[in-house]
Amino acid sequence: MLNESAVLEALPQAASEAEKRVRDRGATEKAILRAAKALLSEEGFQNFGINAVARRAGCDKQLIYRYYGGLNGLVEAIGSDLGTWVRDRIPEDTGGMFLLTYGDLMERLALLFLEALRDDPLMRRIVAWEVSENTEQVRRLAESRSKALSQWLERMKGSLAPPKGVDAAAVNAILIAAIQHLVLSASAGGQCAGLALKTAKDWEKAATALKRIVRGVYG
Amino acid sequence: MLNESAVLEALPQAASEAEKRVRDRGATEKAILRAAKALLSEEGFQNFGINAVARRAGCDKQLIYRYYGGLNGLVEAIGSDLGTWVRDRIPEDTGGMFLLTYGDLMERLALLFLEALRDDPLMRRIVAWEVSENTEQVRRLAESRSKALSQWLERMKGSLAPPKGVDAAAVNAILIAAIQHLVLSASAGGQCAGLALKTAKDWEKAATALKRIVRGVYG
DNA sequence: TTCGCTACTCACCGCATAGTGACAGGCTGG
DNA sequence: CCAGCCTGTCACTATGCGGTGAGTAGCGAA
Repeated sequence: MLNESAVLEALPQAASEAEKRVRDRGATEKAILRAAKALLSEEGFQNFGINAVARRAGCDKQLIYRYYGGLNGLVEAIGSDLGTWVRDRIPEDTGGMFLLTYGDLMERLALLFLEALRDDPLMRRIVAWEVSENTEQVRRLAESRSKALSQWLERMKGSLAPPKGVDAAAVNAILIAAIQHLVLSASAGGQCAGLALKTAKDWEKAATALKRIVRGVYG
Repeated sequence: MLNESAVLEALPQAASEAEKRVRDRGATEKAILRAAKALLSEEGFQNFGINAVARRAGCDKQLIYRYYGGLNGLVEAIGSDLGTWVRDRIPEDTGGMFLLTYGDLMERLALLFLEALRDDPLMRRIVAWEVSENTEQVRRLAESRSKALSQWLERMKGSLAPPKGVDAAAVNAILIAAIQHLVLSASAGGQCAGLALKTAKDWEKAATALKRIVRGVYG
């Protein structure tokens, strides 16, 4: 008995979230959500499971079942936060530029999106998840993200209209696809299709090429 | 005892590869490799493991350790085949077209690559794997693929040169990224960034937009 | 036939996972 | 005070995984 308690006391805080949380359901729920996000950001969806989240949150997995109804509910909760992502991560102003044409706008948006994605590991993991699995979980996640993104695009567009004769929806989807894959690929292996993407200089090159592409279609 | 044998006989072939393989190491090796590829194509890398491959191949997992030195070796064997992928899946001729400019060429190559990727589930899974994990396994796989792809590009390029002042390497990397993500996204959820990618008509739209983008940069 | 090599199978280990049921401790209202 | 609810913990099952050591079955040569 003495041994047991001694061992327990000697153990380091079991998990980063542990702290001495008192009986506070709200706080615990938040801790779980934060742990889930952090875990997903850092480890990816491979090792994302009830046990891992519980460990990270420093609580029993039973609580995840109770409060979120299992992993699905937890993922859904993560998805709910996605709507605010764009608002939080992407500046709404024009950076002091005058965006006179649709081309101006899309160039700026493309670069903003690129930056935001590069800076947000959680978002990257979710995008990677989206193209790797096709479960209900992921589908819902993808939808949240897609909706938030398109709302942002719509909001920023204002009254600017794309050039006639260009299928802007399709072109923009391709641009977004390019950006997402570029960032994912860089994040995973430091390069994409032979193009190094590590240093700031590498990224400048990529950004320049991206601008050129946008200008090519939209003028 | 009687029960046992009866049950065994009543069971369907445990795995699709089973057949009545006689003691033939070469054949078994091939069966394992085929099983691995099929499994990866159909299930993705999530459930790709020693046990699953062995089940699918209808043999004991021990043989995978013996013949390939474990999963790593097996994946490497899959990677070795990747060099021939481009040769096998992408037509080398110009489809009766005259490719006079770099723009002509890249438009054609982009569409060829898009088609080839859409038609090859294994390749899609590997690309998805590449952006989702960063293990030695995947890195080697990615390198094989990248090398094969760049060799193909080089070979097809011939003497055509990109327009001055354009960083073709960067632009092409972005184009490839776009194509890959487009196909992956479609394969996973039937759409990409809000653009539906299910019917042939959907894909025509995407192809048209892609052509427009290529023409925009390369003329 | 018997020996020996090789292809192959089986049974097991340790360790993870998801999920569940029972229980303990604190707070609150009666 | 005590009863009951709520928060949190623990122990346990069932299942899967990767990995290994030992044993079996067929085939060819002496």
